Amino acid sequence: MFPSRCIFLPPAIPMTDASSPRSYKETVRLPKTSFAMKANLVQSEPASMKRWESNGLHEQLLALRADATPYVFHDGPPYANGNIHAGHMLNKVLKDFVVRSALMEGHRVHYVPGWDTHGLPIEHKVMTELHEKGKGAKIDGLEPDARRMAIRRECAASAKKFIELQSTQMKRLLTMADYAHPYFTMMPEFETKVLDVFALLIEQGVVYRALKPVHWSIANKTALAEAELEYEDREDLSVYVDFEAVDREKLEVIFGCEIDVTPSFMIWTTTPWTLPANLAIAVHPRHRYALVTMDGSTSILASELVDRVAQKAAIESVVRLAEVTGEQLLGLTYRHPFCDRVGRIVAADYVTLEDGTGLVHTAPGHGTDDYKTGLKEGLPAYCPVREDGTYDETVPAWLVGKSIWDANAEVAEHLRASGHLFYDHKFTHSYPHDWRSKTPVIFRSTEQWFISVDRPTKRDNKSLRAMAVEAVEKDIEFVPEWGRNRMRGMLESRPDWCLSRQRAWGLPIPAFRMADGSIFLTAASVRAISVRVAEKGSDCWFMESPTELLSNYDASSDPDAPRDFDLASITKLYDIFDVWFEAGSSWNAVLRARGLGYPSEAYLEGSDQHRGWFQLSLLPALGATGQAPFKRLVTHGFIVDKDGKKMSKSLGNTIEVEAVMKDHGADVARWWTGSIDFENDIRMDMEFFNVAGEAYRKVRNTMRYLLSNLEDFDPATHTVAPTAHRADSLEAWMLAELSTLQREVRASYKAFRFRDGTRAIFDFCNDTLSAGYCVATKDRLYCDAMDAPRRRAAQSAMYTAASTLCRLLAPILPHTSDEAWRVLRRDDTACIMLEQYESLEVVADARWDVVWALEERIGKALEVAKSSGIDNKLDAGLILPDPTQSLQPFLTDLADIFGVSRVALSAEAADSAVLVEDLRSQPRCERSWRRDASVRLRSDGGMLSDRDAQAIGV
RNA sequence: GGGCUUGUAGCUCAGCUGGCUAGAGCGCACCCCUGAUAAGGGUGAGGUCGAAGGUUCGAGUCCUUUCAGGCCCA
Repeated sequence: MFPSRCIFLPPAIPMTDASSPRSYKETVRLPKTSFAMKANLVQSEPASMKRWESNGLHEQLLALRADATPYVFHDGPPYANGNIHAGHMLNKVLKDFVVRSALMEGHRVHYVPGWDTHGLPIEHKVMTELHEKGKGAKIDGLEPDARRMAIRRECAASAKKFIELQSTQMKRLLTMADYAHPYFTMMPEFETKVLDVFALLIEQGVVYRALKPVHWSIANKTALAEAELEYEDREDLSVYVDFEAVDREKLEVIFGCEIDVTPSFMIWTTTPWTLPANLAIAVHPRHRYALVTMDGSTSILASELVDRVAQKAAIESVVRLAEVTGEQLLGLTYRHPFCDRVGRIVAADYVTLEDGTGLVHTAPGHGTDDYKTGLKEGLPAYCPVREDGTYDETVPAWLVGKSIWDANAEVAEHLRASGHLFYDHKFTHSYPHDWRSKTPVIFRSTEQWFISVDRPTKRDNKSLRAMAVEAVEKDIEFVPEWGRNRMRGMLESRPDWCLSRQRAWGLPIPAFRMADGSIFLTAASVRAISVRVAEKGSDCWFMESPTELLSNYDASSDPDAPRDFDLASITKLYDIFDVWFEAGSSWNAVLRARGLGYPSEAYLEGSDQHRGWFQLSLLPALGATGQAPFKRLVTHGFIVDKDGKKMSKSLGNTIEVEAVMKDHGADVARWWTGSIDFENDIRMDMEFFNVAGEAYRKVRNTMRYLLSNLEDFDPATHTVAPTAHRADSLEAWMLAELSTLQREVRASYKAFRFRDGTRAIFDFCNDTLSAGYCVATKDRLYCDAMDAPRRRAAQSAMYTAASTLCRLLAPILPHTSDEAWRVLRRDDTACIMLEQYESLEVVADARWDVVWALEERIGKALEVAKSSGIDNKLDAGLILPDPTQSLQPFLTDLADIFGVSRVALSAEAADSAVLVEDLRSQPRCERSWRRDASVRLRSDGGMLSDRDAQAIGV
């Protein structure tokens, strides 16, 4: 395919008769450097950390860039619990790429690391530990405020401990941040700024209080979170109840048949005690419902379930009269079997045909699904159950004051007596229990604080939802782009934000109850408390009286103050904020409070944060300021194992960050991070770090080779400026490639395409330098006279390459780039992070393309020549076709470029073959090992080429 | 069950709006060098583009279904 053939040249000069081959090794300038081949990162990285710290690198940078354009970047707070895991590593390293590349661009970057410190996981763990240590009873015996404070002290200590631990682990990843001044959500200066956001939202009119069902422990009279539930088997009464329809005529029309008796809607429930709160019956609009007469009674239930229900109740005669879809039943009404009230048939897509009747008893005050349906249908979260588990006075007299557990049987009996009970039986199912008291939990609606996403704000007269969707559509950039769709979908369907939690470990919602039972909370009162919290921390809520807490509050100047406000008669409420509200206010508590700039260029987190931190920062920020807190959202996927399965402790497929640091070091882990496609799931395996380690070694060795050829190079006196090389020189070619590299890498970093950056750097090191420029210039660097112009030119270019590479590598490999930089500058106090990218624009002769296009053909020709014994390329010469004379300008470099002893050009258009000359019979220079035409016996008795003879002065 | 998303050589990834005999690097095999040497150079073998249908002159690229994953909900 590629014509090539060998030409054998006869010996031009008789072989030397020198008695023994001489060694010129001592006269050859072989590479030498203190930059070790073996990185030994595990030992040397901690030394770098120590050096940076003792030099105050972070402070130096802030001072140095005091007037530079800031790059505002904000850290999302990880939860202060446990060791950091692979996901943290990914996240923190990616963020560090952003921080360091912005620094290398010359920006001022004041990046503050943060931690999320409040919330249930810590409280839960602390409580478990206290109980294990036997201190639980003692704490439970304290007065409420004292009890809460005791728990809070423990929680704060725990959070503090894990912040220290994680901070150390994150530093070990060589991440740069203001670790001396981090933010924690439990800091007074943070808490006060969260309350300020809350006050702004109150002013905008989006904060409200309403009923919502929560898991409720009757034994402890408290709300419980999912994490505080334990599921155990429990025996309950399962009942099938007939709810009599109101309008028989309408049913006749819908079903298209005559009906003798008024039919009933048959529901099924395992919690008969919730029937007094029934306000609706839900059907699935697409399911089929049948009108059936079973042993004389006529009911409506899902068509598919008729037989199963009939079988259960041992019905003998089943007559199906007609069938319709759920859709057709919507809006029909029924009479509650024992409360004086009429209910409605509504739609819900969670209705299934797995159990029951396909008609779902709906009590918005006693279930999450029911509640949502209630919201949609405009039904109240009616809850006739008091906190001690007894009915209040709104239920029929025979139930008032009764325990709901006793009511189960009584309700069933009552229904049986009135003829509404179609069938009942006992059955066992898994049921949530309070983890502490081991008693069954109920759903009970309680008053909670909400942020409305649909009420218009006063400032913009737009809902938070509308503003958020608009921001997502128009203002915010997404990396990757599909995040936009995902987040818009989530915003469009999200419910109001329930802000309150009934726990001790958190920031109190500073609301009070007045003597008449109404709630006192105004923007001004929140601000007054905020001032107090700034001074004393949120602990003051539990330690001070309302009078003390409101010492900065003046009702007479608060337009929202209630009439007849009486400070002396109010009492504190004890809800705390959802921790997401605190984290979601960090743009105010950190960026704005510390004057770091607003908004952030980017928030960069896992894609779970589209619902989490991103959304819950966006909503408060839009409400409070009208502006999104970030210009773009960058998300990464989740770490999965090598088979693509999620990592979990129970599966035993997790990878410890500590093990990665111990086996490979941070720079290798960072190279790996820089080389993955972080936008989707990220497979991780210890084996993959070996691969990253190989790439790292290649880059390191290339750097080492550059450094090792600069031993006798003094940049101050020897430098040839990058643009001063002839365009057809090897230097111009390499530096032009380097210019392109720098442009590409900087663009990649800016666009968060770190993989493209690391790949370009790798390819440059591997192809352009290692296999290209370094091989080509080897001979002149080793064998030319020390001060030969072309040798100094090559060193100049290598110096530029080394120094540019150090800068480009700095964001990815902070330790290695710094190590190389100090060797390059021969200055142990130098630091690459104090440098910036420098512009480099070198343009090379366009005909270089013609030269390199020959490479493959030549390689193949030389490979063919091997079969005739020319194993060593220096035993070969080349005759290259050059009909267009494009190669002519490069002739002096061609032998070096292709690694042969000599190259001649053939202008004959007819012969386009690459010819390989067999030079084995030609004399070989004993110093350069090349079979150069000028080789002859010299005065020192050695066979040398002209160049080599000159170089050693013989 | 719903929303978003992924599936191309052993591994990590390119393949834009359909036209390629499907590319790169690593790894692997073989060879060279032994003056980058626990380094460096060269050559080569690896793929039914998750699967099945369909649209089209033509599909890794478009459509449908399906399998296996991931995140967030239910």
